[in-house]
Amino acid sequence: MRDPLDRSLIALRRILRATELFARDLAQSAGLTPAQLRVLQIIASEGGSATPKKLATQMGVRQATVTSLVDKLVAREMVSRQRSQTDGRQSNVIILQPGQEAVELSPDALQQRYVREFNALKEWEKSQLLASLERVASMLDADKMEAAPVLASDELKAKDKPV
Amino acid sequence: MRDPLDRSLIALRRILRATELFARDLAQSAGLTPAQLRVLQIIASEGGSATPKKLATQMGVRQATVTSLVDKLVAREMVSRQRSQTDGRQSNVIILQPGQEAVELSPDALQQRYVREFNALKEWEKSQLLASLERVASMLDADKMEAAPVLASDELKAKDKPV
DNA sequence: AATTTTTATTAGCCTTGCTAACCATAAAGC
DNA sequence: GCTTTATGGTTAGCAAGGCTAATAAAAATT
Repeated sequence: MRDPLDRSLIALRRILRATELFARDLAQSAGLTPAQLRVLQIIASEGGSATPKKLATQMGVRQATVTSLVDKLVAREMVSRQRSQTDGRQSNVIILQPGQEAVELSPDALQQRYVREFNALKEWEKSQLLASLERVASMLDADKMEAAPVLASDELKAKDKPV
Repeated sequence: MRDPLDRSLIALRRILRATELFARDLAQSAGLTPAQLRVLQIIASEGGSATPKKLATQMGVRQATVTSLVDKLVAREMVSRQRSQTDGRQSNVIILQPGQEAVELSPDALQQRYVREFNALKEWEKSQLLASLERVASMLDADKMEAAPVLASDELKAKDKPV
């Protein structure tokens, strides 16, 4: 039996690898790229519309990047832009029917499997797993970061740049 | 208190994000892009040289991708190509002095912290953590398990450890 | 009223990754 | 032997995601 440290490192790599591959699969199967889907998901979770600013913040990405993502979604008519009435600088990105459907149909396979299997665990197993994950997380990320409970690895690509 | 499922997903994302950000910082401080550093690390871990084929397999990318990465490393004289004597089709990518230094200088901060903290745990804690990580890994990568890419830049430490 | 800040966009660049086409060389079959 | 096929690598060209810098327009400050 290998030493536990090595094995834990290997397990970590497997986790990283799985999420990366998942993002790629998703890109193909949904006809959307991970980043585009993420945009749609955020808009949907915000109730149907969001500003580029909001999207950029939420995704941890520059506004310019959001602009280009939204451009592509607009081209596919999954979303439309509408100038804000109350603040002329802002615009609202509104999700359209096809976009809404894409979100609902998005085969969140990896997360779903995780969710299903997690839920199938016994209570004490859940607690233990949670405790372990949180421990590892705190071992790895010294500084606090707020994260949404969405296992979308495209967000990882978001460079964390000083603004 | 949030429900354990959400919290576990958040913890997972923290892990993923921390790793990604770390890889970035590391590459930046070494003056290399993450992918380039990964190439160097693999070569180093293979004893100083590796074929593009090998690199592609290890990284889980296409050979063409490796070619372009190696091109850049060659341009910076961190690496050189040498046709194989025994098989005229193959070439060996050989790490040069500057490349070796880059690998050695790259601050393996995350890995080190993880290793240190892991080792500081009590034995039963190590076991529990390991069990949890392996469980999560298998929850995530159930069906895809061939490639062993270097995602966390830990290839150096985890020398020739097949995943 | 003038200045500064905020929001969004444009333009141009880089990196990672892909596929398809193309050389060589090696191996297998007749 | 010679032909065919398989393998390893490269080239060329493309898409996606990110970035910065510059710009425009509206809002907020002074």
